[in-house]
Amino acid sequence: MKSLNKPVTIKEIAKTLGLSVSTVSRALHEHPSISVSTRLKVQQTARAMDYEPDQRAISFQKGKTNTIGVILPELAETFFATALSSIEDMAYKNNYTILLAQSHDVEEREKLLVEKLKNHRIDGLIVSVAKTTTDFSHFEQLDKYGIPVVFFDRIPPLTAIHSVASNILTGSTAAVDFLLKRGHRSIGLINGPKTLLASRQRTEGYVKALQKNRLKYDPSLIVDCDLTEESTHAALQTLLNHKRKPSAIVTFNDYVSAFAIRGLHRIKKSTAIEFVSYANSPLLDFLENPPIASVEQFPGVQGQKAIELLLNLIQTEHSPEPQGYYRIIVESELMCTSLNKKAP
Amino acid sequence: MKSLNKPVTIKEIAKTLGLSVSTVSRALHEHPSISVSTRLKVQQTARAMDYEPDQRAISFQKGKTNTIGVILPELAETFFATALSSIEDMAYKNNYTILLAQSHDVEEREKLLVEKLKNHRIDGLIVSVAKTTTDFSHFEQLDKYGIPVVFFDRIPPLTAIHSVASNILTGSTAAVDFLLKRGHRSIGLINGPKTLLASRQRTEGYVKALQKNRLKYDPSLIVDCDLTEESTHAALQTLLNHKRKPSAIVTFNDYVSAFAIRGLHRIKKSTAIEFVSYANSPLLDFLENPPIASVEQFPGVQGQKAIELLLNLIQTEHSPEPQGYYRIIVESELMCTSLNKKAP
DNA sequence: GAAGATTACACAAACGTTTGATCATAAGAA
DNA sequence: TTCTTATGATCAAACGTTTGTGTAATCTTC
Repeated sequence: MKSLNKPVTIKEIAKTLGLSVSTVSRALHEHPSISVSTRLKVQQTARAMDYEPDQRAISFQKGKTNTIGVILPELAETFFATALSSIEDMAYKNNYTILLAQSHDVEEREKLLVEKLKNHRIDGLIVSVAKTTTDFSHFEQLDKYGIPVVFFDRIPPLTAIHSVASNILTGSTAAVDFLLKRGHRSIGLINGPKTLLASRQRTEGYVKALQKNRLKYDPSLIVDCDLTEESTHAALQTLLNHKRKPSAIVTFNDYVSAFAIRGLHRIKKSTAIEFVSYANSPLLDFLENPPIASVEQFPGVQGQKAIELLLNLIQTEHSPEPQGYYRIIVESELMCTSLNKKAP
Repeated sequence: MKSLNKPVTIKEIAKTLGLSVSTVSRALHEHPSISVSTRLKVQQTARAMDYEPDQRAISFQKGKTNTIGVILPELAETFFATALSSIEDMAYKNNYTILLAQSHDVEEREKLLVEKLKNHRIDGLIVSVAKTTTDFSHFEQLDKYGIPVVFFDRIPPLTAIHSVASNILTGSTAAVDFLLKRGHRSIGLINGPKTLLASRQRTEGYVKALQKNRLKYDPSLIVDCDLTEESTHAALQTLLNHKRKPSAIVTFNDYVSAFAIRGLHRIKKSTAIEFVSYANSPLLDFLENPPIASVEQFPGVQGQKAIELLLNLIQTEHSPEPQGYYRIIVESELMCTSLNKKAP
């Protein structure tokens, strides 16, 4: 028979000591209007009785939960896992706990998760939106409740939001620049879904690099994929059949590169195509034929910036003047795989 | 000036409709003693006013938070990230939210996290203990509060606990068996810290396989490391200097294998040593010289079993009879890297 | 030694929700 | 008509904590 000790409350401490609850509460909080002797007595018996404050009651009464929600598309993806790790660290340091949820990139689930977290009265939300999400009203709803939202990495095309993302643009142009300097004249781009800002930014960087080098831009050299292996192979096939078959390909991320390289191998048409990708994941250290460079996006830094911003927003939430919207950019860097240092 | 709409409460709905709060509450819960007309009226205005129940208040009043805590050593590690993903999925399906925390393998932080989660009054806890933890009283404390704990993957050496882990033993013997069949007669083992049950199990399997094959067991062929690259190299060096230099090495996990293989390469003494490791992580697909096999531990399955068990414990928590302790074992399987199928 | 200030505590409301107990009204039975 | 019974709603307590206000008792100060 398990002796199910109900957690001891402030009330019971008060009763045992013959004090009022308010006195006990204040004593535990070192309130000046409580005498030293009673304070010590209270603190001592609280420890003796194994008292642990009920966070529910506290947050309920204070209107603040000290929790922040984090919604990510895929927890198992290294990029997000790394960011999450940073986020948790920062939350821990600031005495916040994180409520975690993953959308698996489906909009409906994302909506429900936002609802659930809202019900839990999180103090703020960090979210990387699902690939498929086109309607963002569920996030805008949070604003009405005074719950600040920081969008992270996958950012919806809205203006009145706070966000943290890496500057893909500089990394993107650097990547294409890099390939042009190596003599490539036909460069493909296997991009992600057009709905993602990240995809559009990659395109933008790609185009900008070509313009800078006074080369003509052929839109048909940009092929979308949905980031799965099959879709990547289809995109690759399209590029291989292109009349100006590219000698180098930029891909949306390292996985897509790995998929494409594997696909190329499988087809045996192992035309020497050079790849450049995004993420610079640890995976690259071990790839047989790694992309020659990858745009490092510093997920850890991004996560940290995101939560720093969020905590800041939470604290200044009730300030009267509108503070405008933060768009924090973490500069990306093109890293050479072989050297694991910044590309020239 | 932001119009900070306080979340609408049941009370305000009652006031607008000229009803009592209890009526509104019951109406929202389809209580039979409320007439259909008022029920519909309430539900309709609730929707119109954008009412969202306050989970804090509910859990506060019901004594149940519908949250479960998850403490993992490193969120960025693929193994844990994968398990976490499964855990979240299962929690989502059962209408639970997870409170996430990572210990970074330091005991003190783990202790504080347990405390914090306890304060949040989680309904249950899934934890993979820190490498350094030797005192487990903070977990035992939870039992007093009636908060069930399921230990996952990294299991403390206690008897009165629930746990989910992979059966390293069969995988371990299979691994060594496999190497013996390939003709190796001196097999090293780069193991993890002795404090981990997982390490002891690997040793046990190693010894058992040798015994089964009537080979003598040389304890000096087992070298510990702390799972860092440096430590792995030191362990490798020890084995290379061994009088019976091993022609094959079993390592604690894929990372250790990768470290060791890289170390071997670096030394240029590229004696052909065959490796077998644990985890079978996606990383292996891309390794230049992968271990020839790896013991798959199915982190996703483990995570799922852990939360299934936990949810079960939560539901039957108040049953009178003691139910004993669950020790769920997920069978591991030795997978051939090249084929990515079960080894013979 | 009385007015005022200070000290040390108690009282009670409030946070949002659920739920057992209660009560009013109208219908049905006698 | 009066007693009983459904029906449909209300009252009030409870969950654990914080905090503004009230209030004795003690201490100043002249």
